[in-house]
Amino acid sequence: LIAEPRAAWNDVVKKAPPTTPATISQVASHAGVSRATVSRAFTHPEMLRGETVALVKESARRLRYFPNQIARALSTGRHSNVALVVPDIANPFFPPLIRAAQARADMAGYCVFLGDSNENSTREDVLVGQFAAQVEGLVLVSSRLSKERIHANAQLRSIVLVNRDVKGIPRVLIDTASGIVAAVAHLAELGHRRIAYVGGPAASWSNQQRRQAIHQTARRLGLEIAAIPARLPTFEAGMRAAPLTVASGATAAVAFDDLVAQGLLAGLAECEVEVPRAFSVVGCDDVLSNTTYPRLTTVSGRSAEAGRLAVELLVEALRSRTIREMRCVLDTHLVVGMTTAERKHP
Amino acid sequence: LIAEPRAAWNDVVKKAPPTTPATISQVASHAGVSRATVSRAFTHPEMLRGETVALVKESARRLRYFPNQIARALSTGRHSNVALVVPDIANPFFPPLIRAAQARADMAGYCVFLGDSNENSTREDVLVGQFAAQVEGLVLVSSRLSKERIHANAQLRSIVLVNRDVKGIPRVLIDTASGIVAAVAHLAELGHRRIAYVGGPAASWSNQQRRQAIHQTARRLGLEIAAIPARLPTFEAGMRAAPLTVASGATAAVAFDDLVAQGLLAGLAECEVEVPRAFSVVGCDDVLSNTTYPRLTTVSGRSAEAGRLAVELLVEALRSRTIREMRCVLDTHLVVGMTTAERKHP
DNA sequence: CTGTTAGCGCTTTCAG
DNA sequence: CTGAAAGCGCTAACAG
Repeated sequence: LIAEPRAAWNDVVKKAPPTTPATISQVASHAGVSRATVSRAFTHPEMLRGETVALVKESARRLRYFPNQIARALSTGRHSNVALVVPDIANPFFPPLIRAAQARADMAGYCVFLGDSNENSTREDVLVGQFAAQVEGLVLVSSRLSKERIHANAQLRSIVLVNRDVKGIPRVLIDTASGIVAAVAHLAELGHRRIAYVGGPAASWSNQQRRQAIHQTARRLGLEIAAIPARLPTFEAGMRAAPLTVASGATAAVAFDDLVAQGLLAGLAECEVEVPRAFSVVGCDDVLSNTTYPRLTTVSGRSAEAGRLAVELLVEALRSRTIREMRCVLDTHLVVGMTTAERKHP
Repeated sequence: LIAEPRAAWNDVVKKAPPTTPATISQVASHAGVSRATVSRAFTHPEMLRGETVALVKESARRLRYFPNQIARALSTGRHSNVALVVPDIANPFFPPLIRAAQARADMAGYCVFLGDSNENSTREDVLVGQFAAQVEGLVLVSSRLSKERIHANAQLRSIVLVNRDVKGIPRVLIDTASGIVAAVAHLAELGHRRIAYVGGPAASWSNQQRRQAIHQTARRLGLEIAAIPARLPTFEAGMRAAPLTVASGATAAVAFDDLVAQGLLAGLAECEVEVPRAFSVVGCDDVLSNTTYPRLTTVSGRSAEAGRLAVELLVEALRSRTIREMRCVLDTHLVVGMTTAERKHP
């Protein structure tokens, strides 16, 4: 996939590998105390006399000692590691989510493993299995796993889902339907009577949710909908959908997500269709407003919040050692940008 | 930072927490063999009679047993975990790198911890310290750490750097200078005589590299350079830099990266400066070509390759238990898009 | 306040 | 081929 690097290698010196870290015993004997005391100096210093702590810490510093987390974990049964699995790190929907999740985990003292399933359920299952052996809990985002596999894994480790609605598993769902409804209403108000929906992956929970919201709202408002499948949620796919979209007779389009919308914009530009003068476009997820111009009219994202919240639920589940039937819905709203305008009446 | 989630909670049932995983002893007694045999069945099945392996595996399956990686790690001293630390997961330069690094690590049987330093060296140092206690090695991308801290950490764990040039530490560098040189030459050819450099973080190795390349090339070609600092590499910063850039008298600009370039484009549009008719813009890293229109003229990215390569070097260092003085340079080239054009002579 | 004593769950010689 | 035994480095009662 990735081209061979045309690289320049300057291979000069060989050095020794990193030194073996000092152990608790070495520090103990160096400081002239027991190993338990050294342990306490690091985990419960309040149990020790201040001088003792200082003595131990000084020895530790000189020996470059720091507690081996693995050994600690084996002993305590806790290691404060969690895993986050996403279908595609590079899809712009996920980085803000990952970032927020990581930040929240960090705040609670957890380190996070990151896994990329590459949109593949088999791979995801392997990843989850691998992680299960070394984390306390995991967050699965837009999981492609079957309900059964999710339940099976949840039996072993605490699991929180994002954008996947499985009963019995704590989950946080971004309800883009609410924003999509607003988007369609917005277009109706602008005078558009026929709207294209440039859809995403058929199997995706999000796509089904959005498609349904659009059709229902259109029916309610007496609008016509032209369905244009884009299959993959990519810029490319959106771009290819442009001619069909124009041909559909619609004067506005709602795209599966911002990536598709942006592609659509590019495609429309190539068809010499001016946006928003001659055609209006609405995206979804608001993941590109910080990188594109003109600002896309889109549905608010909240992916960062979803990530943060998911970790919060996970941490709480770990803390309380209970799993609640919990379904946390984040609603969305329309963010009006510069790609929608009144329908031009010829 | 993140608004409170307006969430709907449906808190219904409480359940038992995930069950405690089975241990090797339970499997051993269930299968009527010793713990050593169970261990071997999983790690060295070739040492056992086929039937014995099958027997053990069957017991394991029924007891839902799988080896505890923590215990295994403590025993063997190896756990095949590495860490990847970046300044900002959400900066579009990093996700492809993270993704490639993760994939490569996975291929070598390593799990990866992800850390986000939030562009902050203190935070980075804490993160690295935390990870150092539980990984075999780390990849630091665009590290904000001082040379001294990097060396100190490298003494403890194998470290590979990306886009940071510290002697003695294996590093992979994306040589954007080569692409930048081509960009400036390209602008010169188009007739531009005064070019603005909208720079990034002062402490960043990449920024220094790009700044220098621009100045040298400009001098060589007899062009003038106007330095406009954007400080943070963000869309916002680029946008704010637009008025200054116009005021500088330049007819073209090279931005620190695509994000800044895209912000600059937005800012220019608001100043009613038409691109590329009245002003040319060049980005760097080629991270937005799949999401924006019109296509930005930019310098090719190779961040995914850098990530993959860095992990490769790390894995190799871990395998061979040696650290080589290694400096791996990936060169770049100019990708001409639609944001550069001939200078309009009034 | 500090030392002693057991393990945590697994791997790995070393014997049979 | 399989079992017994000795830890890996640390924490956590339990005594003093």
